[in-house]
Amino acid sequence: MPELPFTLDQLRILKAIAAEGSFKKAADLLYVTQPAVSLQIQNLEKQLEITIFDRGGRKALLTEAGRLLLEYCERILNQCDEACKAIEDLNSLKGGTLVIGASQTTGTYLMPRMIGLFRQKYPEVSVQLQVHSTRRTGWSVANGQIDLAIIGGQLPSDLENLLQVIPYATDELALVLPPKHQLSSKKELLKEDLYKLNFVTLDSQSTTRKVVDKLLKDSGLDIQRLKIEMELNSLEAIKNAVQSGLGASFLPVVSIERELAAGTIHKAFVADLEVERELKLITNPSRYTSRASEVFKKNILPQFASLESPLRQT
Amino acid sequence: MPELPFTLDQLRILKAIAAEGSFKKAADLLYVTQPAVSLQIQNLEKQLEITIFDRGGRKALLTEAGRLLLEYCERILNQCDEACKAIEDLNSLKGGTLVIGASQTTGTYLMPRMIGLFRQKYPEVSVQLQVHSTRRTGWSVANGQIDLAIIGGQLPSDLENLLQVIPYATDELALVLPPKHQLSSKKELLKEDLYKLNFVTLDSQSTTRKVVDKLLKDSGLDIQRLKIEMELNSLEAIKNAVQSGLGASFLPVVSIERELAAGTIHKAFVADLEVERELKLITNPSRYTSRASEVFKKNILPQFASLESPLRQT
DNA sequence: TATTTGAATAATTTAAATTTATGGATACTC
DNA sequence: GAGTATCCATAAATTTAAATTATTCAAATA
Repeated sequence: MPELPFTLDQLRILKAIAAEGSFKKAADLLYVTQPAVSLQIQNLEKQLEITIFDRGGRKALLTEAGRLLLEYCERILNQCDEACKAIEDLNSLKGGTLVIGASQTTGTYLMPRMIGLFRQKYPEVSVQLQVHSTRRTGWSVANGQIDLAIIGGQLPSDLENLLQVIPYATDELALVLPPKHQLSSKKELLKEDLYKLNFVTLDSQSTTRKVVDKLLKDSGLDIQRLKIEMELNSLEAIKNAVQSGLGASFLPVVSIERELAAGTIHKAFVADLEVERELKLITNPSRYTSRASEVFKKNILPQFASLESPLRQT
Repeated sequence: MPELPFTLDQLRILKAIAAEGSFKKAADLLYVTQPAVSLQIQNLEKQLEITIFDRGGRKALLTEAGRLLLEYCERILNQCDEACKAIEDLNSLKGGTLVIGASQTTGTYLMPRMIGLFRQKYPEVSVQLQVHSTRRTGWSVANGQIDLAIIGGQLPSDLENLLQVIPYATDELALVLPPKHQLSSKKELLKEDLYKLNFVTLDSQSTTRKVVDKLLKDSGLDIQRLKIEMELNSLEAIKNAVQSGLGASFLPVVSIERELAAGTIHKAFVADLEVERELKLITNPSRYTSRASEVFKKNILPQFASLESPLRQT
């Protein structure tokens, strides 16, 4: 690693003298005394073993070596200015990238709206959304590839300690039926009724599926007895299957708002059964938090948070 | 003029840490202690109001802002290295430009050989030859547009004091005749014979012409009585005219070496008449002397200098 | 010749960066 | 899981570098 034969200050002085044609004027311009300028140029000349200025006459004139150096000097100083500008933009949220993680459901139905709101406020910050499994999302947050994420499932316990996990909203997993289904007309179903249904579910790897299974089991149901017509790996596919009358399913309400409004899917109520999961914001407290990430957490998320969420208070 | 928010040293440290992934290793690499590195990065972070490294885990990782800054950092440091290399090349005569001035005659017949020799030794230094009148050449040397020059005429007296003038060779201005001319057969002419000749001369502005006129006058000749057939502004044209039998002329021997060898021009001797002028090297002592200029003066010129020249001793 | 202007120099002061020494946090070892 | 090593942060002291004031020198202007 080579020693640096000059400093940025020296280059700045060089440039000023070249522009003003005088050591004294350069000194005034830079708000220092004339000897300071003289000494710095002398150091520069000594270190590079060149003569930079002809100081004979009325004004200081560049030598060939001086002109050569000045060229580089201007380029270098321009780069410095650019760097400052870029950093400033980053600080004032006029640049940079926010990387957000999400699981399938939130990534598909919730994040687009949040990101839309964020970009409306900070159009110059670009946002990257990474949709992965809860597990992988957690790891990405842990090692800094993702600034913040929203997950709906359970983190591995090692990650849970490492990361900051803030519940910020609940997501109801509604029992949905085809509108023409015979049970759709009933005001309220009983738990027993569930055993009569044919289910179209997410595949068993999926976070949402695991959550649903766990919640049903917790509420006393024997999930082995539930009839599973088919397993699909896409919520959209399941929605289509339900709409086509192929069976029932538990789906996040956020994913079926449109269909409920249009009446193409029926949401049923089951007595004594509340299938709800917490959506949680996860961040890495031991890592640098970008301004963009901060702002997202403080200003954007609360608008989507439920009343009990700690985020509401901020 | 804006303050500089960072120093090259800080950038160098930043780069080293990014490369090594550790403050300590970077410190070792740069031959400083670890706190020095830490403090400089802290200063940098404070001044730019950003966090550059995540120092949580095993190794220091760049944040987004850090990566952004590093990009500029590398560009800036590369430019610095390049600047150093360019300056070094200039110092070691592996680059740069030598600007040489000359009058018509020396520029045409002498300089090409000198420059050839110089470029043979220093092929990476480019040479620029500027052929102008003695007067203009002198001014160019005075204000630094030309590094050094060779002139054959008299400088204006104000310039003569300002510049360093070193005679380095004599240039004989020979009387030349067409080979078939009746006087070409005579071994030696008398001054009187000159009045019988028809002259083809340079135009009266030319330095060489003025020198010839002055020298002839000084040796007692009445230049009004000399018959001037025509005035041309090019030595080559005059040579052609003489070869074609149109008349006689006084020409610098350096310009007719080839023709004398070929016998297409006859050089005559005139009793009691020596038409010689001094060729002088002029430089500007109050200005920076480039390495290339130095070398040209010390190593190249003496090889073309006559025995009495002060340059022979160097 | 006297005066002014710009740059170099010397001595002092001021500021900044480096070092030594130390403490705390985290990861690796047995 | 205590011990140890590693790495970074911090504090105080030292050293180094840079800026200022004051002065001299040289060149240019009047």
